[in-house]
Amino acid sequence: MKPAAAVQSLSALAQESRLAVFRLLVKAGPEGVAAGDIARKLKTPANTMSAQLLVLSNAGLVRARRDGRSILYSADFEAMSRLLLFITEDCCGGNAAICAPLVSMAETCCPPKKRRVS
Amino acid sequence: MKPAAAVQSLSALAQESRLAVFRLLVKAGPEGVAAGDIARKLKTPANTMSAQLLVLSNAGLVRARRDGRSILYSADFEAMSRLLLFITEDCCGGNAAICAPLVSMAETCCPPKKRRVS
DNA sequence: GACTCATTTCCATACTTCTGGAAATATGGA
DNA sequence: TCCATATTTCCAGAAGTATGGAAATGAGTC
Repeated sequence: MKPAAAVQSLSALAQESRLAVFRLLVKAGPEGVAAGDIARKLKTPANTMSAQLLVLSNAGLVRARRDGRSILYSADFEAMSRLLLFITEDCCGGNAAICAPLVSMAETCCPPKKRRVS
Repeated sequence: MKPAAAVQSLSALAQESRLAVFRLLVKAGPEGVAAGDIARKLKTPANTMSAQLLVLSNAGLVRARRDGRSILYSADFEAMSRLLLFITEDCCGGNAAICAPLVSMAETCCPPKKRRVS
């Protein structure tokens, strides 16, 4: 990932209502949510929301697909993890204790089931 | 973590040179790097860099401590992971396959050693 | 085609952030 | 005290972002 792309993604998330949109989509999962539903849920005019969704979309954090009259937006989980990885790159420098909180993050997110042991 | 705090952190990172500073500090580890060294490394005037460091510091992403004439800045790893956790909250909705990339992120960062199995 | 609903595009205003020159402050050493 | 080094504060012009009204586009239904 290039720094400029990371900055674009971070800028997209660096705004209260866009961050709320993204988190909503993260929770909603791969099916996605219609633009209008998002706007209603966040009490934002449709055109303003459309602009926000465009920003997230240009940043590659969300995807859009048409479904009848609606347009469904969904989070791009891979893009999200590429971004997080870029930010935290080489965070340990060999000392795993430093970033233990990150590991617990992953575990909170996905409780270890199929994890491999060493 | 409150949304406003997350937005402040993301805004702090949403700029090319501040993101570079933060990643540099993440790599540098807990000892930190002097403000002037950061400025030289990133070819930025000292006063501009000072403003950037203030933004990161206000966002809680870095800490500053004086050491003689220098001020050493270091990444706050816990703050970083709180932020990542907030962004990705409830990302799986029960389906761990969705956020597998996040798990591999944690593993890239900290190869599994003391992990618990289920 | 005529109508309705869903979403986007256009545009202008208000607001915020970025940047670095100059000057101020803080620390340590002679 | 005087000096050099390290960093910050003040300031202001340039650039970028946010917001929503009005109009336009696109899709389904009759």
